[in-house]
Amino acid sequence: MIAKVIVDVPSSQTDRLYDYEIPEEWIEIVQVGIRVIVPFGPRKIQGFVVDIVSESTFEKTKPIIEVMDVVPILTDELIQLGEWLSEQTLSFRLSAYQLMIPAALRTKVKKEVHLKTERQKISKEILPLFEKENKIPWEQVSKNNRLLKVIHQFVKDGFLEITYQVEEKGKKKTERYIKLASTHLEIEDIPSRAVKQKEVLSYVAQHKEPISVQALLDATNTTRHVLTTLIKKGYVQEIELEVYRDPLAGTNYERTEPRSLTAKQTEVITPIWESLEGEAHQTFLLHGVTGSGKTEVYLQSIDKSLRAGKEAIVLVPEISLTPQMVQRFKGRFGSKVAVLHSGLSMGEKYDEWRKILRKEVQVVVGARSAIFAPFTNIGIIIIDEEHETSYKQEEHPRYHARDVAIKRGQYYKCPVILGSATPSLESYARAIKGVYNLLPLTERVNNRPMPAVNVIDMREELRQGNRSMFSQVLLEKLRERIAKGEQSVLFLNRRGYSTFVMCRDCGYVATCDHCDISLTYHRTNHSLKCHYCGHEEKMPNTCESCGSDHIRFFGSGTQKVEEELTRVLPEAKVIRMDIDTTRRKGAHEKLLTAFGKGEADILLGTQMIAKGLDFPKITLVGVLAADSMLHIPDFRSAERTFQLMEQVSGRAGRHDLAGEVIIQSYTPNHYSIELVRTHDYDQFFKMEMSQRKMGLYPPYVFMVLINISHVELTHVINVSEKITTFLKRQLASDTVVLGPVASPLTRIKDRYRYQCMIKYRNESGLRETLREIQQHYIREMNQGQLQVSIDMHPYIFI
DNA sequence: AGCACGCCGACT
DNA sequence: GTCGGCGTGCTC
Repeated sequence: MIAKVIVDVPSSQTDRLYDYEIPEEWIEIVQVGIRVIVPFGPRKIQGFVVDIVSESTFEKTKPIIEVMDVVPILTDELIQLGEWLSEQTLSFRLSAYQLMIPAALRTKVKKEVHLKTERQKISKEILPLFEKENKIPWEQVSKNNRLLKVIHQFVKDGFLEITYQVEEKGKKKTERYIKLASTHLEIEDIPSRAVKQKEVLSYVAQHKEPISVQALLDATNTTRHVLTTLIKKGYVQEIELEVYRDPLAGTNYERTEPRSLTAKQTEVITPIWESLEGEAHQTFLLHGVTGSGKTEVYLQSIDKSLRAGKEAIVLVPEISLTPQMVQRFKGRFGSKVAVLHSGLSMGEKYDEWRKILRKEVQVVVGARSAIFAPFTNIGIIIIDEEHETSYKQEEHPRYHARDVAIKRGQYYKCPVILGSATPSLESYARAIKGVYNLLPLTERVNNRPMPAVNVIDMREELRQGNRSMFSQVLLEKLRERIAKGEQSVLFLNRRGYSTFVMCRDCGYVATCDHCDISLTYHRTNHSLKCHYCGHEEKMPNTCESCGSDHIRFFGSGTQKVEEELTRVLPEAKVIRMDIDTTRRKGAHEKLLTAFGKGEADILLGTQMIAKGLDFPKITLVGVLAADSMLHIPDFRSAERTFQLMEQVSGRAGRHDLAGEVIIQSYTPNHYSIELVRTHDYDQFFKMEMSQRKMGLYPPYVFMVLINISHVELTHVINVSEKITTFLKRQLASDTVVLGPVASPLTRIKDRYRYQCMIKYRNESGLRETLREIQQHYIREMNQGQLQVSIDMHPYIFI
C-alpha cells in the first residue's frame, strides 16, 4: 500500500504529493490524517498522510520510517478543506494543514553527529567534541567549514553518522497520582502506631480514581514522608497521569439559564433553527444593533445544536475575546466549552485542541483559527462581529474565516450565522441579493434607547480659540461624570505621544532610517519609535538637518492625551490602554478589572477598547478624532469609520443609566460620521454603495493585490512592470489591472515596495495566471531578495 | 527548505 | 593541480 504524503517542506517545488510505501506491519496503523516521518533525500522529515492508494505510479518508493499519531489529527473533511484553501489563497497545502493543528504539534528536526567507533580511530581535530557524549548537535559544527569537511570524510568511512531526530515542540502535561497497589495488602498489617499511614491509606482506598499527590497531602494534612513509606511498603503506587492545563483555573462561572426571547428574537431564531433541524445549509446575516440581544440568539441556537447531538463553533474577534465574553459561553454550557485564543500558552492551546479532537467538548469559542476546530459533526457556526477585519489572516495563507465557515457549513449542511451591528458592505450586499438570509434585529432588548450622539465641529472650536484637543462640551460632560461618580471612555485611534516631530525652522521631519515613515515620539522613555519595524532612537535635542533647537511635536497620541487630561482635569483618575500599556501578559485584564471596580473615572484607549466593554457605570463615550481613519487612502476608510463610531457608541449606557456619545470631528458632515448620530446603517449602506460603484470597488468587483518588494528600487519597478504587462495580456478585457504604483509605504525595513491591483468580476483563469507569476519568480524569491506576494480579496493596502 | 552536484577562479 | 565559492536542480 502507498501513502500519499504532504511533506513538511514549505516551498512551491515540494508543494505536491509524495508516495511512500506503507510497511506491511503498519497497514492497519497508517491512516489518512496522521503524521508520519519519511525519508526525503538524505534527510528525514515530517509529513501528513492525505490519501492511501494501492499502488504508485512512481518507480522507486521509499518506506515510511515512523508513525507519529495513533489517531488521525486531520479529519477527511479538513484534508479536503486544506486543499481547497490552498487553491483559493494560492498557498502551499502544507501551510493550510499547519493552520489546522496546534503549534505544539509542529515538529522540529534535530540534526546530530553520532560517534560510531572507538575514540582512537578519530582524528585529534574532532575528538574533543565527543568528550562528554557520543553525540553532538549539528549547530556546534555547522559554522565551521574546516570541521565539516573532516566530519564528512569520517561519515564516508563509517566512523561518524549524521542523524535526524524528530521532536515535537509541545508536551503533554502530566501530574503524579496515587492509587492502590495491585498487590493486595491489608490495612490491618500497618502497625497501629503509624496513625498517619493508616489514615492516608484508607483515604486512598475510599476513592476509586487515582488522586493527585498534592490533593492527597492536602486532604490528609500530612507530608510527603508518610506517602513515600506507603509506596515503599507496597500499599500504594505512584503513577503519572496526563492532565490538561486549565487556562481558566480558579475562575468560577455563574450558571446562566436561557432567557425568554423577545418577539423579535424569536422571529430571527426560527429560520436558524429550521436550517439546523432540516440540515439545510444557509448563511444568515444577523443584523442586530448593539444591545439587541444577539448573544442570546447565539446561545440558544448553540443549545439547539447540542441537543441535536451536534457541535458548535463560535468565532469572535481576538480583542473582544475577553473573560467577560468567555464567561457568557462558559456560564451557559460549562465544561462543554473549549476556548482558543492567542493569549493562551502553546501548551494550553494544545490541551484545548485535544479536548476538541477527543470530543470532550462540543462548543469552541475562539479567534480566527478556531474555525479549523477538528469537529466532525458541526451543527452551527457563528461569526460574531463579522465585519471585523481580523477575520482575514494577513500572512500566508491569507484566508478569510468567513469563507472557511461557509465552506464548512456547506459540508455539514448546517447554518452559518454572521452577526454584526454594522455588517461589512460585502455581506450586507449579499444579504440583499438573497445570497445570505438577512435577519434584522433592530430593537434593543427592553426598548432601551440608543445612546444620544453629539457631533462636535472642531473647526468651530478652533475658530472660538479652543486649540486643545478637548471640545468645551466634552470637557464639561467629563466633569459632570466625575462629579456624579460615573465613568467615561475616551477613544483615540493613535498610540504614542505625537504623530510626527518637525523642526519649526527648516520643516525637517524625523523619519525612520529603514522605512518611509515618520517616527512617533514616545514620552515614557523619551524616544522616537517606528511603528512599522520597531526601530527606536533617542529623541534628538537639535534638528538633524539644520541644528536648530526648535523641534516641536505635532498630532497627538494616547500618551499626550493622558498628559493633557491630567492638566485640564487634575481630579480625574485615568487608565490608559494601548499596545504600550497592555503588552505584558494579563495586563489587559488587569486594567479592565481595575476600571470595572471603579478605580478610575476615565478609560483612555485605542482600537482595543472599542469592543466588548460592558460596564454599567459608563455613561459617556468621547471620540477625540473621528477623522483619523477617514483620511486613510483606502476604499474602506468610510466603512471603518462608521463601524468604529457605532462600535464605540455602543459602549455607553448599556445598563440602567442612559448613555451619551460625543464625537469630535473636522469633517462633521461626512456621511460616515453624520449617520452615526441617527445610527442609520441602511442609509450609510446606500451612500457607501454608490461610492463603491463609482470607484469600482468591492462589492461591485473582486480585488487581488500583488505586493512586490526588493532592496533595489529599480528592480522592484522592473518586476512590477513585467507583472502588470503580463496580467493585462492574460486577463479578460473587462478586468482592470492597475499599477504598478509605489505602495503607500514605499519602504519598510530597507525594502522598496510596489504593488499591482486587479479588479475583476468574472475571471475563470485568474488563479492559473497568478500561479504562473508565482512560478516565474520562484528562483529569484528562493534566493531571498525578491518578494512577490499575492493577496486575494485584500484588506490592507499599505 | 536543505542538500548534493557541478562548474569556475585562486592558492599550496 | 585542488580547494572552496555559489548557481542549479531534486527530494517519492
